[in-house]
Amino acid sequence: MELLDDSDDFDGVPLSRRVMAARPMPYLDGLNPAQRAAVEALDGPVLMLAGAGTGKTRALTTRIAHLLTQGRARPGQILAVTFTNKAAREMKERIARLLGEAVEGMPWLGTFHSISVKILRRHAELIGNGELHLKPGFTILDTDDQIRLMKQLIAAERLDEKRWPARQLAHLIDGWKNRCLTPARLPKSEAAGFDGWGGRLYQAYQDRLLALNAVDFGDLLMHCVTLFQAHPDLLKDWQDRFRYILVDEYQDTNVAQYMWLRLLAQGHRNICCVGDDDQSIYGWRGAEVGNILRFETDFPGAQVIRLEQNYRSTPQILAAASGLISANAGRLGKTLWTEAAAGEKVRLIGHWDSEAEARWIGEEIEAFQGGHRAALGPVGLNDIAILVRASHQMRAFEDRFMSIGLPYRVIGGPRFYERQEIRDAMAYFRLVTGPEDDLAFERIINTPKRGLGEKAVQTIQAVARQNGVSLLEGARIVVEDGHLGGKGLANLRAFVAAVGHWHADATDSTAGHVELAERILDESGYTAMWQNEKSPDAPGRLDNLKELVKALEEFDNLQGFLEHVALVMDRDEGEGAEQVSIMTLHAAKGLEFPVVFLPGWEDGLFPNQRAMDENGTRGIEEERRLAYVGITRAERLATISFAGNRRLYGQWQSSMPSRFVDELPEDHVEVLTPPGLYGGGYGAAMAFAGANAGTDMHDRAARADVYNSPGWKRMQARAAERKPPVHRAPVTIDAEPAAPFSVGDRVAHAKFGEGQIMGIAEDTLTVQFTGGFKTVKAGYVRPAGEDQDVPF
DNA sequence: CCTCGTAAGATTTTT
DNA sequence: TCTTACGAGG
Repeated sequence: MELLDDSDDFDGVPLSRRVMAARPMPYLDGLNPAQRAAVEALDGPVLMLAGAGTGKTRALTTRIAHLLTQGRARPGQILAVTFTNKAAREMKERIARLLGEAVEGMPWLGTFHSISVKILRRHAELIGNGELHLKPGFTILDTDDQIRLMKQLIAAERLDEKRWPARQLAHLIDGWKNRCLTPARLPKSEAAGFDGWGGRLYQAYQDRLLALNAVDFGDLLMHCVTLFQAHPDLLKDWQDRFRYILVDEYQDTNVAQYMWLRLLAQGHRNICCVGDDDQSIYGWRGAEVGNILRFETDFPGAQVIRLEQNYRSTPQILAAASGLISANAGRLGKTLWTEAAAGEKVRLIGHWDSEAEARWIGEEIEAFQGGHRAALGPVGLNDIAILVRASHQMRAFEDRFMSIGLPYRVIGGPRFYERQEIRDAMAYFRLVTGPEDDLAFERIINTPKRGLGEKAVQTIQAVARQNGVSLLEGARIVVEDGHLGGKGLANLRAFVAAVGHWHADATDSTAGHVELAERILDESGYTAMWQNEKSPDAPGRLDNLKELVKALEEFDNLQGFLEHVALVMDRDEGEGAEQVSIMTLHAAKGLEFPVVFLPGWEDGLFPNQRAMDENGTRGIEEERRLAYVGITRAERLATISFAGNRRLYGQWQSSMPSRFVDELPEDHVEVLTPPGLYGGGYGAAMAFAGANAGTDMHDRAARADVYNSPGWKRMQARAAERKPPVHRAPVTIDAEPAAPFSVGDRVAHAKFGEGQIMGIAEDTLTVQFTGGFKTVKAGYVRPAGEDQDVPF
């Protein structure tokens, strides 16, 4: 159906709608009653509480198909928001499938950010501070650019970067933007942060962005909201356009997104939010579970539809997950159920250390490969996922799998477009298409090395500022006036000239942009830079550059590519060969696997110590939801494990099993005995049974008792035997010991306070301070208790 | 201006 | 353990 994508008019409704309504609706077949209700409740506010694996996406996409088929809206009149590009892509595909390939468009199905960009580009001029305003071609900065910019501002204010780290400030500002707090709206108390610099730097940052004709991620949402608030007429247009609004993963919305949605939905109130409060795991990023908990108050008369029938997991897995999550307070409450046949219990196993854990999981996977697990049926590597809390856990698995030759893939690692070489190349493209892009200029002016260091850049900046022009233009002036010394000047002249040529070619539409891109990288010496680089990852970087150039083929010109890429920072994770998937729990949300391993269930790691320290009970509850997400990824078999010792920052640390382990309902859990543990894996079994037998499930002392059991002690002792001490002092012959300390001494440090020496290597001490392990030079500490000045 | 060595930092999760 | 920031020397 050749429907107009983006047309605002909607003439001739009644007749066409009747015709449309008469069309068959095969897509409704096979929906359960709740899903069907969610699909058919088209008008007014609807909250779809969709538990894990209950067919949420199906309901959502069917609803859209229904809206279209019923003639309630044209594709361009439906606003459907997701959080990730992946989710948006998937929804588009599924809608197309439902409607038989016929739908063109759905131009307003996308992430909050991508839709916001579209809106902002149309009204860029309205965003400004009186003197300056955005232009439609604004660039979108990512985190890296943000920090870079912030550093400049901090330096400009002659502040000490040590005391005001750019990262932290950028993070702070992000937080404000997530809450839609412009500098003007910032409460005094918050602006006063960072010794009063917080608010000031925020303002400076925003001004600078405007001058650069740039926005950051947070701005996309915030600018939209302020735009709507300041221009009611304009808001009205957008409200009228979007007759129906659908929101995926509503539990992850932050304040800015919430305001954005409310503004747009205010008119017709046809808003359908889908979410699961139990899967809210992005609180640290500003998401407010409150948004979903409050929905019925926000939208009086809202229908609440619960999807509770689970199509993914066995009853055992569901029971384990439900039991765990029930420890959280303030839930909307759902009861997942399934018609699936009983399966295996959730398995639980403890290990000596993280290496043993990785070894065991590797062996399990190999056993699956052997194909013998009657109840489970055949299990391929693609069916298996290892879900970790923190990315550093991945390493143990990568090492192990590498050595036994088990194919694996890491999902959600460093993203393609965040790699250094890609960002450099893109900076070249940016500068060529937009010579005003000062950030791009700064990034590449001396990459590869052109003898144009800090001093040269400062000269250029000064000249540019004096003349009120861009850095590139400033550079041109510098070249003409010969403001710069010998070699640098020649290089700068060549650079300016080259950019000029490329720019001319980029504007000339007859020239192929792919070839141009290649030429830019070659002629600038950028490719050569990596070719000459000896490091082992240089070839990979060159490959990435090739891939980048190849990606250009799908676009008409560099400009189009850059606009697209600013927001779509992900890349398809190659399916294909049989591989075990390794990813973080966050990355796993929305995915499912027949077999799931959940390693690292230790207090401090999971639940994460920082989450607990910074957010207390709220933090723990979010961690618990993360655990819930993890377990519910599994279709047929979930295996939870923990290790008594784990390597962290190269240090061995011992830890307790996670409190979440104790919260699992015992009836649905099977405690395994790790092979190779003599004494019958006593410790591991006890860890679970012992704690559960305790009267108080949360009594950490009861768990600690497990560690006093003979079995566990022997395990610990043996583990310790196998490992050398953390740091062994080097044997020094004929020389004074480099440090006048020995392991076990208590020492004091000017910054870190008092601590105990855990290891010595030459004059480098590893000290356990109250704040954690640090490595410090012996010269910076003194024996605890002595009142003696330390050089500082 | 560049390169190298040393010191300290970090480790949750990301559109 | 690995990465980054800074200072000294070339």
